Amino acid sequence: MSELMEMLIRRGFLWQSFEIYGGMAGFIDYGPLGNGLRRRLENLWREFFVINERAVEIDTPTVNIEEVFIASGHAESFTDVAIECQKCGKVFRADHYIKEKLNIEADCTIEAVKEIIETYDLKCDCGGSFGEPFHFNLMFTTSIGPGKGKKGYLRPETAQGIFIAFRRLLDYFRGKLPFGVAQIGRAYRNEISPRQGVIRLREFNQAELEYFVHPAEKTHPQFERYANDVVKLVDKFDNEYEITLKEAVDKGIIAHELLAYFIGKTRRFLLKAGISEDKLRFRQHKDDERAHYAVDCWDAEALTSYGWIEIVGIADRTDYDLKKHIEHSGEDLTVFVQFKEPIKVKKLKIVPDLKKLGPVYRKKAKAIAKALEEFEVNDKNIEKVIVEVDGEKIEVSNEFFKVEEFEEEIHGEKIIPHVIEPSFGLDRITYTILEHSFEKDTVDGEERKVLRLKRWMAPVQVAVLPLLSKDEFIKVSLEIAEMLRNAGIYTEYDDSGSIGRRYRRFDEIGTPFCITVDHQTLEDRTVTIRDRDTTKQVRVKIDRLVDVLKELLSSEKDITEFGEIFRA
RNA sequence: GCGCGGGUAGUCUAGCCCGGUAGGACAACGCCCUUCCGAGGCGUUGGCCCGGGUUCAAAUCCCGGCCCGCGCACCA
Repeated sequence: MSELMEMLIRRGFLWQSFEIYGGMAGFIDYGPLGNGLRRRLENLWREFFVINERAVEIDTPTVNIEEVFIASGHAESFTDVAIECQKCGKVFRADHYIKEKLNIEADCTIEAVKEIIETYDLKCDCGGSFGEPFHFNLMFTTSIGPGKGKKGYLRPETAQGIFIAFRRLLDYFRGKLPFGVAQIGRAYRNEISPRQGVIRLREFNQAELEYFVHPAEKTHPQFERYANDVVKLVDKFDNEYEITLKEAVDKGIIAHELLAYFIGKTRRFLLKAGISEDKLRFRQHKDDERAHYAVDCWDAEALTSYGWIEIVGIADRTDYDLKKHIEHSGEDLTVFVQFKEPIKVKKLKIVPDLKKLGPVYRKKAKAIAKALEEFEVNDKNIEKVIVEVDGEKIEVSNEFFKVEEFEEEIHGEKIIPHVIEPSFGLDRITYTILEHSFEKDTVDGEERKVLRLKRWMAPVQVAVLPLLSKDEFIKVSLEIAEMLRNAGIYTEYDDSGSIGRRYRRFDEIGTPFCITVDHQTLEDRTVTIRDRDTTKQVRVKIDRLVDVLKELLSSEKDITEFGEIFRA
């Protein structure tokens, strides 16, 4: 086990779930500190991707009905039976392989596949035989309601909940594009063999933004903010670049401004959260790597002890999902987009003459008249029209109608918006922050472990420590701790062991500041603030403490700005 | 899912080959000491992954499972 993992477990950041029953791969518990860190990450994400956009956050069920994933295409991509060659180890989708080799449409069940393999003595190309067929169904199934119930799935991504509710969300935004809808929540994938510790989980936390735009307007009004940011890019041909986002768009490396905007924003977010810039890059998915719904996708990748790992996916999902849900639900999920100027179109239209139609066609006259009105004509002098009424084709000659020219105003069109989706793996980002922050250095000739979290990310922000565990120091320390907590600062108090030992404890969990109550405190109501990274201390008045700490915690200012250096 | 190697206090580890009282270090907790960076003293808590088998006796040998690491495969 790595030294970091050992610390994370020992100090209560995270550990494996179900430990007392032997554990289960692919699940972790967040302990007090890990949970605190992830919550801070979520709040920072909200600042960037909800508050700072024309966007809202919603929350939809993790249990979904089957229809959702039949429409989205996940059911098809997830419920396959696979077979593995015992000799060469190749894995195939059983139904595809059987179709290809035997031209049989096989049922996608383990029993059916097994029977076919045995009956036809199906072998791998290499000559090896296949082992037991198995599911590689990456969605967890469940049943809803009593008895056999209705088939349900645990969602493999949070996004679908947003697409399903699109009509309501569009109304919320009063029908106007662009807008974003975010969701932070759990998603589930029944991985075949989750490994790599916390990197591949069966239950994980996603933060996703679905940003809906007009298909012809993949731009963003705030793009200028990031246009000159230099980013590390690896395109799908493995070309590497270090260029500004503006240049990347101009040169066509990134397909459009909106993708570039979210790449830029994602980068700023990750840096603010504590990912190291030199261990961050954006890599474009290769053509065979993209999910079934995406036309283009850029991953933010972080360099960790597991190599480069995907921590964010930024995909152009186009209108794929909405189109699919329109198709399967029959609901209208389009957006009416008004033109700036209404377009005037000259149009020919049939005007039926009911006085003549009535006596001839009797009861059918009304239906015929309606059909005539809807008939598209392009010849003013048309002689006859064939309309269909109740399945009967009726020829109507031009004595029963007139063709007139109308000028029609078209005010807009119905479009299916495209969606750009930045999708964040919160567990992986949390872990990467921990790896990128964990360091060892030397203080007074002794090695120490220190977690250099960004101050605003630290789960424990301040520790209040009496220099000696004597009543008069303890009393003041507890008062200060209470004062800080009342001010909304996450504060811990610790009086056990020597002062140096306690500094080390808080260094290890990334607490940026320690407040020490010493002899001088008792004389003049001042305390020292000790900085985690430099171990420098300044002395400030207790009255000023809350303000000073708040300013320090929200910035990267040096503590020496706030008082005299006590110990260099 | 396959192959190889592992699983001993909170953490790291000795013992396993060759069956017979499970030992250490660090951490944690309490008391003492202590005027700023893992000081010291005394004391305390806590362990053989789970199930089955062999045996008078299993951490140790055998079988099965679970978990961890590595390689292959998988990761829309």
